[in-house]
Amino acid sequence: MKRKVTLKQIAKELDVSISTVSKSLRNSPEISEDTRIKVQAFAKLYNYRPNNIALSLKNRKTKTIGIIIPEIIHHFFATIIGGIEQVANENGYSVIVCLSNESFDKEVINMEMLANGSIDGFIMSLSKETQQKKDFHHILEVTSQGMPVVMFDRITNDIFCDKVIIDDKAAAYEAIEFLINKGNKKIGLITTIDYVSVGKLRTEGYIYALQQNNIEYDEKLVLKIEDIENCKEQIQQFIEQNDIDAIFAVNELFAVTAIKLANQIGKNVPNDLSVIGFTDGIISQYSSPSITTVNQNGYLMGQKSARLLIERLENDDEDEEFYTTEIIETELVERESTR
Amino acid sequence: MKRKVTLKQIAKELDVSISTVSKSLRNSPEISEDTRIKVQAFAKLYNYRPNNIALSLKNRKTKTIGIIIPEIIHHFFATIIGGIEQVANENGYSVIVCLSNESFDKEVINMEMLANGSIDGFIMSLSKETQQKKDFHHILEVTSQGMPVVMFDRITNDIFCDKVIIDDKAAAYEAIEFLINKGNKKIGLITTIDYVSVGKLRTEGYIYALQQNNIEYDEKLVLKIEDIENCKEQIQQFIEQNDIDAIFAVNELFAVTAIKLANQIGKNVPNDLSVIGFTDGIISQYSSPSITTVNQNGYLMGQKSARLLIERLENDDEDEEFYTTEIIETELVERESTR
DNA sequence: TAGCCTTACGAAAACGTTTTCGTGTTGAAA
DNA sequence: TTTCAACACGAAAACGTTTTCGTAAGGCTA
Repeated sequence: MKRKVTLKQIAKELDVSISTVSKSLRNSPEISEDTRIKVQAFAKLYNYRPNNIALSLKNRKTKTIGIIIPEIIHHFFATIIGGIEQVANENGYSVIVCLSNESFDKEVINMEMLANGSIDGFIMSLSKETQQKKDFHHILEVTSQGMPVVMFDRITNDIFCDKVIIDDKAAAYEAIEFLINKGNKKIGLITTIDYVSVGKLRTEGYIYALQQNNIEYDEKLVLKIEDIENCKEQIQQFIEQNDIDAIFAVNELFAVTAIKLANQIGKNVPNDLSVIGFTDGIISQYSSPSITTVNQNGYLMGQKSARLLIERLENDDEDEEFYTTEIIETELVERESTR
Repeated sequence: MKRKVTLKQIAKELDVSISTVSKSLRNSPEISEDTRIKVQAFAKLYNYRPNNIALSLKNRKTKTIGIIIPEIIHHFFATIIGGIEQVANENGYSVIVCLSNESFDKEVINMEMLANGSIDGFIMSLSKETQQKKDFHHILEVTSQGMPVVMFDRITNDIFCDKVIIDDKAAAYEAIEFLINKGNKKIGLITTIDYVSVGKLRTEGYIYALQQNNIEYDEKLVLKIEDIENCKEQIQQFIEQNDIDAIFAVNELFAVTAIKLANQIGKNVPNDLSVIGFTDGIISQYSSPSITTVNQNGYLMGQKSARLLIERLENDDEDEEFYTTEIIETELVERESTR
């Protein structure tokens, strides 16, 4: 159980000063070749590595990025982390991950915990509860201390910072247009309640697409789901009671559930009912039939977010107070659930 | 852009010493009530929070756990992180996540990066490449420095540390017995190549179950897949060329792929062919038919790992060199892919 | 009044670095 | 022989804490 060796120990062992050791290891020209080689050899032998914490304290930067997301057991967010981690690692950063579990309080606690020196900046996506409460004081506090924040996907316009999103409205519009072009007339929408920003935007896209194609908007064809756990009954009723020929669901889960329930009541997908989902996750790829869906490209989103943050961290001189909002391209992935 | 306030600044502002401020905030009886209240009020006003990095340096502990896993875009590992994070947070720890992407080199680099003071201990699952190379020097180095490591799922017996696993062999055995009891005779196995520890163990369970039930082991009924990306052709051939009535797949992906391909060549699951998978992930739950599978209980596994690690971190006095291996119970979740 | 115990605070070390500046020694130039 | 630059190294500060120890002031007792 040999503890990690420090500069001080090397210095003592070699009977030189700490400064000399430090300088030798960093190849300072101040040090004679003899001493330099001697120190370096010794350091290598004992496998010396500078202590990260000490460096962080001295440099006042940790080379660590804090990520706060609502869930991790969710393909989209897992992909995001993947993208962030890749770029972070490439630039010598680590990532520290906190989950809010969609809870405002946990989001606040986690942010405060990390904001006290543990990280250099945040990448985050708001919890449902935070979006509902519209309380962003914890984020404001962080940014006003000069710590950069990048928000992605579930964002708010109340905070000034860099943002990475997709054009939810346009993506939904595109999906609906696709359905209309395929000859579908009565298109149902399964969405979330309005305070989830992305759900709201996708709903807007749905409505706008109908308008543009002179299809009357019928609010009976819109199902807003609050409790994601018990959505089955609602969706089943929805399918049974409305004579629809297509469904646009704002996430994978609603889509796959709708397909399963449709099958149960004797409606074949895609022949009797076309279904388009949102988020190209595992479910869309592997369910039968596989699901036509809007691909959000989470990996790219994570990468972009990380790049934005790191860029801001590394040149904190200029461009202050000038924030960008990146839009990630989406694409419609056509599979078996539409015809 | 007000920077975070420090003890020193408070001390200066209030014209007392740093020690006095520190003691006041920690309610030391050494300090008079007057000063204590004055300092606390001031600290609250300026929203003082102790700097984590400084604390870490002083206490020589970071209250941070390092997680190293092969992938994150994998329901099982995402669930594990969820479990770890929950227990960690409950105990005042943060988690820092690194992905090896199944690469030995990245695993080594990540471990070295974190081992230099950034974290108090590791929770990890080996990359495929590491298991293949059987090179564990990077882990040995960490443990020999006295830093605790907990390994889960993909472990090795070459390293002495706490471990959390399921009984892969027994779980596979149970699955095969289930199939046999349902009257299946020719049971195929779709597995990975042998160096993946869990794949090997599950294969052993398969063979043992056959033995115990007096069914002859036929190696033609075992398909070992190397390249997970291009497994389709192999699986299709396998199903076509062997007249099997059931399949046991060592992961979800193989299971769902087998079902899809079986359907394509006119075999109905479960009527013509029963399929059991491993890992109760999103795919098993939402594919049609939903898949009977062995549930590994990743969340519990993550929790256990975190508890084990934290326990070791908090009482480093006794029990040294006495490592435990926890076995997490698995359960067969019966769904639509078997009858 | 001398001595002593509280009270209330400050100085300083320690954690492990990096970096600035100061300084003793050497050799060469004048 | 004196002067000065170059060389090679060490001391110390700084990052932000906590904690041990020292000490001045004041009050009390004898």
